[in-house]
Amino acid sequence: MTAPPSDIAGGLDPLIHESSRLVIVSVLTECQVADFNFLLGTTGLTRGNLSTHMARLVSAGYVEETKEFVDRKPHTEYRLTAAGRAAFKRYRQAWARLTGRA
Amino acid sequence: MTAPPSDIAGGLDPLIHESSRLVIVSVLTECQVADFNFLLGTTGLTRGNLSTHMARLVSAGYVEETKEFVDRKPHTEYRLTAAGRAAFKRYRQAWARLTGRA
DNA sequence: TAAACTAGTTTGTGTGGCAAACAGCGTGAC
DNA sequence: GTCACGCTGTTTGCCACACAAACTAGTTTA
Repeated sequence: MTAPPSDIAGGLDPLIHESSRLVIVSVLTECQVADFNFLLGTTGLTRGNLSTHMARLVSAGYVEETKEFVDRKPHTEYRLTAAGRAAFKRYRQAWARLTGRA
Repeated sequence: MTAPPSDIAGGLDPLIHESSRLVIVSVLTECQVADFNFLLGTTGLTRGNLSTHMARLVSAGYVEETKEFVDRKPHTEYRLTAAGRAAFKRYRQAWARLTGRA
């Protein structure tokens, strides 16, 4: 049995599916923790974009951020929450089912 | 060796990555041929959306459309082109690499 | 002939991704 | 001290695009 038609792409959580955020979440899955500059380098995004994408992921509860001062300079670290990991897992399953690599 | 940073998500052809079109392309991969109404049912899209998505895929050269009259009514069929199949293959590889399921 | 149906297409609107401009803070030159 | 510059992010303005509603073109039913 398959999902109702209207729901076929519904499993693809759009928050994760968007390319930039997919990169971010994949990186965070491997790294456990990553700071802003590291993500800046690995994703190739501009500061502005990275900032807004992170804000979205945080407000969705997928990512947790810790802001502190290091060497008297601001420093932000991100890590996936349990919800974020679960959402990513569901996303990958949905994608695989959808594209026939189930 | 990995792709240059700015290009990390670049392998995810946005034309295919968008959820609705990902469904469409996946369906066409399995079906070889599908008509408008069939896609309407399997994707759960509205006529308008399906129409514009198909137009995009056609103008990108990923899908080929044949329009004819059946029982005096218009009837449109779609099938993937070789380019479309190749693009989908690349997309799946890029996605797998990206999400660490390489 | 008029209403209703089928098969799509075009149009209008809102969301959201993107880069550029901006802001806050610290450090060094003068 | 204050002015310029760099570092770390945030806010703003624009543009593309996904979505649904309105529309077109032709057919069947009454």
